[in-house]
Amino acid sequence: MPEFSLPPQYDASSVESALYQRWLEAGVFTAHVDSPKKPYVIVIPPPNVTAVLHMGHGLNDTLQDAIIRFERMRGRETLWLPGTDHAGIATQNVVEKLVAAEGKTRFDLGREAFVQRVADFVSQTGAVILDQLKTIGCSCDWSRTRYTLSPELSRAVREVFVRLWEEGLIYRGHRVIHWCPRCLTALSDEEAEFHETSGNLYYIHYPLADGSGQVTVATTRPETLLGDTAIIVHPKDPRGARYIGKRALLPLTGVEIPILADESVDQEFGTGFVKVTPAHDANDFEVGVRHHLEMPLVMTEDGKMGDSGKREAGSGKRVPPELEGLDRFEARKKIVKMLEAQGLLAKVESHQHAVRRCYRCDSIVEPRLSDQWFVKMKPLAEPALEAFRKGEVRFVPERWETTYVQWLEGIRDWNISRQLWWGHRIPVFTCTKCKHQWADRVDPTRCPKCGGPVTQDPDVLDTWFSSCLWPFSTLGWPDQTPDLEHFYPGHTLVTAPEILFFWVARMIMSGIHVMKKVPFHTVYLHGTVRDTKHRKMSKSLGNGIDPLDVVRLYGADALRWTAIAGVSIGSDLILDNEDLEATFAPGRGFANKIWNIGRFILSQLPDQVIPVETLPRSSLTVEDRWILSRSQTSITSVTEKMAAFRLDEAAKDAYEFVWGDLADWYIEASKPRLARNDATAQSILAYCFDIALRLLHPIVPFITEELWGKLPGRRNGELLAAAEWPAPNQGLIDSGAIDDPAVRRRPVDSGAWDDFARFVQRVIIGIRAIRATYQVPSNEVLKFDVVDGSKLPIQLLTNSRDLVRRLAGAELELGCSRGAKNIAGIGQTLGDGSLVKVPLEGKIDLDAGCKRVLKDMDRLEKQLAALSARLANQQFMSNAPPEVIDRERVKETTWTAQLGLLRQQRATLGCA
RNA sequence: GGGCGAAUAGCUCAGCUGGUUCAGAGCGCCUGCCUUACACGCAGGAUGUCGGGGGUUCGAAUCCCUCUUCGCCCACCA
Repeated sequence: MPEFSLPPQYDASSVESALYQRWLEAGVFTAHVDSPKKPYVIVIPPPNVTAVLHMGHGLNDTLQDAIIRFERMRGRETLWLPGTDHAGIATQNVVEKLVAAEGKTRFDLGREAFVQRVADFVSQTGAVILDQLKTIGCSCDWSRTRYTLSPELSRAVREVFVRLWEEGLIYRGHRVIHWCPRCLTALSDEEAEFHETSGNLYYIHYPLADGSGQVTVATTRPETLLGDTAIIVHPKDPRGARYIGKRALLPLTGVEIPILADESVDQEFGTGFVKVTPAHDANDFEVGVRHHLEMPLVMTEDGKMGDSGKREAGSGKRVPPELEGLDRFEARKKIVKMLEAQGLLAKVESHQHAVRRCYRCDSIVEPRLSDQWFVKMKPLAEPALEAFRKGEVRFVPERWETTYVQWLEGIRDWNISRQLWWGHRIPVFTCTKCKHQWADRVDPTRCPKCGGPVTQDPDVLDTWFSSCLWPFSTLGWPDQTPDLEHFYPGHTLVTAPEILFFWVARMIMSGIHVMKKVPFHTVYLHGTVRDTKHRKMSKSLGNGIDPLDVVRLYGADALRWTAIAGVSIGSDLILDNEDLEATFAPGRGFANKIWNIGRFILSQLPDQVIPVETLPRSSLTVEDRWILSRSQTSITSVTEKMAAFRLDEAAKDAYEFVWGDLADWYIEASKPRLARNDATAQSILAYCFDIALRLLHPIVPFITEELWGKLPGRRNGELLAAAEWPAPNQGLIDSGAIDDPAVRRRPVDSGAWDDFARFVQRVIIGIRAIRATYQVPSNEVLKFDVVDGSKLPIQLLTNSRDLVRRLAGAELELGCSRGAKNIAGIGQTLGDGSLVKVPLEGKIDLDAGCKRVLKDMDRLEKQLAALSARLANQQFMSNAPPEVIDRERVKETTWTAQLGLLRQQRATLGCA
């Protein structure tokens, strides 16, 4: 048999890429619209075109792959749709840096050349990450790879934009938005992230215009005072009464501003007087609107002090020459100094507050008055809330549901225009002659109203505008393609909670609005990958682990094992970047274990084995029936847990079955029978290993595929990736047992579980412990006796005589303990009151034995005392359910017997 | 300021709807084994007042309250 030539150590790197190639060639990942199977669809969270595979993807995509492989094996027509996101602002930043390295800016190149430059860059880097996904085994349908900026998807983006425009849901808003002075673009609320920052609160005197005194305001941003157009105070604030209606002089410039009453002031904070800068603060803007204030901009787009009326009407010069062109933070320092010099700085307090930063470049965002395109969100959010309330979409884990609901309930209009060049150009056109403005599906050559020349809006759309159409734009929408027909709506979305608002909620809204259906019914939100200090893994922190390194050193299955088994649902995945061995060796070890189990089994099996369900019951040994029983309960539990997205538990159950039960017990037990070519043992071994490989395949696809193809009857090129998920074998189970929740955790197959686990396994484990404790040489065969119980264990142990001799090195010999001097007992009773006694004359390490006996006695006495107290408790007896009381009674009996045995041992050993 | 999550063995974590899988797993540690599938292994073993304090209950790691410590999300106190 060629299997003998398999090396004892599994070398993942030598087989993985070939296996992946076989999957591709067999087309098992390709979804078919004409399939009679029910579809199951996952769309990938499209990685940015600039991204390379990192651990976050490792986790995200492994989870998706496990789910999709499971569903594929379960008989669904699975589509895992891959693709990339053009990532407007992020990609533009990357290329701008490249251009900067040449000493240029994008403005030097000009829009067209720069966009071409980015497109060239993307054509080189864009597909890299998708290729990397193959190294970790992702079973994506590569024939359907999509890209958010492709012509097809761009058409979908434009169609949605125009529809929203026609529905009146897109409007031009004049207000204070978040402006990134480095990226030179507006940002949405979500893109301007809060960061706790320690800053100062500056108290500044504003002299009254009539010279009758001064008012003092508190601000964290003194540089904005140049743009102040009012001071407000709460109408009920007694401190303000005598100032309301007066006018104050703006320090440094002497501009006169009114002091007004406004209820938005929090009287508890600061001085009660608030400076109002309508063009550089969202609240102040509201105040400005209420009081019809002027709204001068006092900073340029790149965050320098300067009168800037490019997009907005200002009100004359506000910035004094000595501050002109100064960076806003330099200006802050200088202004503070100037105020101090003039005696207008009352005091400075340190102050903790949240500052918004650009999510792409980390610059402090500048609130700035400007004109932007907005989407009215309320009409979109309502149906999304409704869909959730009707149960059309659910979140796993459930706790994200409130987050989702609260965000939608408090939703604000979405600023979708970006002053960038890389992205979908906003299809809004303006006639330069008659000023008619409209959105168009095709580029117009002239104004439809007056025939005049037209210009297109220079801005591009927020990159998330296209991302949120992903579940249907990727399927061919707006055309009614067969794909769209068949694969929309999808089923599960797997992503990180960080983009719940950016992406998930917006996909739900757009799906409902455009397609009239929620794009997926389950949102699985997994955790974040962090290091042992619980810091997010990131390139900038240098605490990352490169998944490609892990694949190279430990294999893709090891990476996947850690990502799946190492973390429970929705919690963070903590990885030790300084100890890769501790982090990934368990997965490699497991793959190696499977490999060697396979190596052994393959060396034992003939070309054909008997189907297990045709084996006559009477020919089965107790361990046969036990492992078959275990195989059935494993199928049930792994299936249930996979279906419930408890992938970690599913993985551990399958692990326990193949390693803990099949390898450690069944294989060891059946070696003598296999040596005699026992067809029953061969059949059972083949069956159980086949089940194990199938159950494990979604988690560790490579090693399982590699071995499955070598099993008898599978050597015809069939692929496990396309094989069926195991179902309970009706020929093996007691009818109804597997479906009855009441016995779900109970053994099937006539109590074989109990028979083997409680009597045979327990005796073997017990005798092994005795051998170790008393240092009995390994070549010495012990005798043991079973007393005080029913006939059952004696019968079972008699039947399993060879097994016990092999695995425990002991022979059952009834009556051998009678009159024996030194007797050890196994640490447990067998559940029916039986005690196992092992005579040890002349073989005893007395000290070790006594230590052991005394320790066991101590533990047992304490447990027994607590138990007796419970049974003596009147309230326990009357309140506890009868089966609990029964169990406690049985415990009391067996423990008492056990304690008796220990006392006997103590006496015969002569322990102190 | 609101909301959420976490705190269990040296480390990373399981323990679902309160009572034999209830104190667990993997790694690490100790002891003995190269028992021809596997030393990336086998067998045995040590280690925990289940964050503190209250409460509910016959019974709590598990439910409730509270405190402490971490983490995350949201939020227009300048």
